[in-house]
Amino acid sequence: MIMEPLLLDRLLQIGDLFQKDMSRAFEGTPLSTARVHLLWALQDAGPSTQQTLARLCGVSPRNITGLVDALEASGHVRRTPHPTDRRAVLVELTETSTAYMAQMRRDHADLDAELLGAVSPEDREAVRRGVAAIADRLSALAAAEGGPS
Amino acid sequence: MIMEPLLLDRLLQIGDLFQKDMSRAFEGTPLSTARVHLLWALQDAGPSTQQTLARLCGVSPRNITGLVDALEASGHVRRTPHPTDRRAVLVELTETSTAYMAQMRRDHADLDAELLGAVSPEDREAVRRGVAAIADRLSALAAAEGGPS
DNA sequence: TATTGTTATACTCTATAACTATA
DNA sequence: TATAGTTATAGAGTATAACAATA
Repeated sequence: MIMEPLLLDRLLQIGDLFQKDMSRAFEGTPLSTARVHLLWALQDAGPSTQQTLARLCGVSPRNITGLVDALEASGHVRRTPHPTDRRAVLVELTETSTAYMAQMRRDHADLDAELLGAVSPEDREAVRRGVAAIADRLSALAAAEGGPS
Repeated sequence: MIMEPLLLDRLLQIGDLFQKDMSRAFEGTPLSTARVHLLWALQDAGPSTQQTLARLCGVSPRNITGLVDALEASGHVRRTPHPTDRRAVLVELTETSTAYMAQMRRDHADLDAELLGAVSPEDREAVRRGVAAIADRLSALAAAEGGPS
């Protein structure tokens, strides 16, 4: 009797594959998943203080200092003075990485289409609904156990 | 006009939530996702050499040395001499962590049921099929680009 | 007094390369 | 000569705590 993998196992596998894929895509570049996560947050939020980025990325402010240092050195972001608060800096994407992130967004959409294409047409809406429901449930479980951070 | 999140975004979100959930579950213990990954491999494969574990976990042999060192110190695994090859060691679960992993397997199944419960009954089979198809497609893409490692 | 970012320190995960003992 | 595991070294990501400048 063959054990079919659980739905959970498949979801974990998908998570692993995404991670490996990203690591592979960034090797030989100054980027990494953590750094791209920060760039992605900047693309969504626009110029932000490091405190804000720490919240958006879910890491410590100290960690943001290191990530921004690296991204500044590689020319992906720029630190500019905050217009009204002289303690703070605003971090923003450079022109180069604005274009880079726009391309990444397109690739992202392409991959979405590719994955959806792997699902038979009559299952697609159910998969959309189901995966969204699972994400919401998991999110609720995390909030319940971990406290509403 | 509201932008609905892509299926891909939902899957990425699920991956993140799993990671945060595990990190939270292991904080304050000597365990971590990398260490539990190794324990999980041992539960599936039985006593194994470190070379084998390196392949199963997808990390370098050197890395396994460190993980096994930590897990041995915390009493989760044991190094025993290989019966026929005096260069090699066999790593095996201790009694304590055999029980611990059995419990984790039950929790795993419970979570699977919980997540499936979040999906409406008429969507469940489609979601199972669809997620499996996505995992397979992603796996094929990784193999095509990354070379058949 | 509280907040922003940095310096100081430390731990985990990861890798490659050189070395030892065995095959 | 090739393989199993370790020592040596290095770098990224993460954290907390103490400190400076500013609010």
